[in-house]
Amino acid sequence: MGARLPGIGTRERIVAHADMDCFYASCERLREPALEDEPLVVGMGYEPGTTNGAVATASYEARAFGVESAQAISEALERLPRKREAAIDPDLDIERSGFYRPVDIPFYESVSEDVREILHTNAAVVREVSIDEAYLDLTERTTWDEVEAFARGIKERILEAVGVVASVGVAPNMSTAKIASDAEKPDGLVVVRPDEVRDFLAPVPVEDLHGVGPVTARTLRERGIETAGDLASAERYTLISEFGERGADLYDRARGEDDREVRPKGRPKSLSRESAFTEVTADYEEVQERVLTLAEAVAERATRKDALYRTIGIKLVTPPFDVNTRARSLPGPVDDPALVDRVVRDLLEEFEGERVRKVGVRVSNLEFGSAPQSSLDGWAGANGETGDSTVLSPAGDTTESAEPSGQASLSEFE
DNA sequence: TCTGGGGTCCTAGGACCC
DNA sequence: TCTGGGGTCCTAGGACCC
Repeated sequence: MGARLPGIGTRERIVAHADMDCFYASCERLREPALEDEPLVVGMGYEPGTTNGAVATASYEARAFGVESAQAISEALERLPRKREAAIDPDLDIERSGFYRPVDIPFYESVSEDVREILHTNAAVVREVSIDEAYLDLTERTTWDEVEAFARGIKERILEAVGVVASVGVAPNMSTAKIASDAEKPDGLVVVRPDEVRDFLAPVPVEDLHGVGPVTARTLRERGIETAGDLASAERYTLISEFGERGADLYDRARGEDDREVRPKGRPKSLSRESAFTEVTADYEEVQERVLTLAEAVAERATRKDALYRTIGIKLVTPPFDVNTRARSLPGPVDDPALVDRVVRDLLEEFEGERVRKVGVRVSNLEFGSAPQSSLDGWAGANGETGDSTVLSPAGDTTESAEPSGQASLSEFE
């Protein structure tokens, strides 16, 4: 709106961050109440009876046995065997066993949808961060004196109507609210008033800050910076020279300064699919087949979402865990599954004979709605008919024997 | 402990243009 | 023929988040 001074209008904001407690596990318990109070592990890429996959969510009961998120299922099973196997194996203790279930995202989405409805009726603006997490702008709905009761009301409605438990943090800005929601999990409710922000943040370990991962945490600790309080009293310009733009954000957020507005999420920037092989393979046919299947799935999703893409890319993970990406941009946005197939095929050639652990396909540079695509159709089609493999060069030029009609439509993008 | 899947943002370097 | 500086676009990789 008008030219407000920085700080004014941000000072008064009341922001909440709502975060469902071990959401996938809670969803599984909704449809299988017998899992209540039991150690429960929800695995990605897990199939019942196997040891494949990784832990997506572990219930608090399972965490007590050392099961953690992102752990290999094989390792989780060592710490917490399956109940069924513990029941027949005399060497195992049935009291130290649990239940394993594969992830079922569509079901969790439907639960998430119910939670969202409640959030939207209670806040003017909601930003959904992920399936189990959202920011709410409550400024117009409540006051600092009443916000605790207000937030408790939201938690209660979610529990009653949906049956899952949310932790909620309230603060004058997004970054502090996020830390507040985490502070007393599970079933937490923490309100940090404007004059309490600095004291609240001071003891928070750096790795608990949003945007600080293992790499940054290690570097910070080497510099003797262990808490948000340490960050807040560091030199801003030193942090910038060490960490770039992120250094400035880190410093500001550690001081409780964050003037981002709560905004709805908007359109995605890219769409991708990836998939890991059960074991590393050097079989190019197998790799190619998997990549092309993913390419088809990504193109199909783009079409369904009404998205046009201008960049098509692949990702190959080779042992031990090297990530290789290749991408090619087109002269204009398209929705063209056949073109995705050909570009992906082309990008992949470089890796023939490589040992591969995991592959992925991504489209990016997205545009939505009725972007001009028609004149590219002829161009892509013309190339397809020539059947040559040198389809596109990086700058989006056609190479070699592009047909005159193709050139003509291409030129519209130059 | 040998690592699942879907994303975002930032940075560095090269190509190319004026 | 060699030389400046600025801007934009693109690719590849890294770090991070849930």
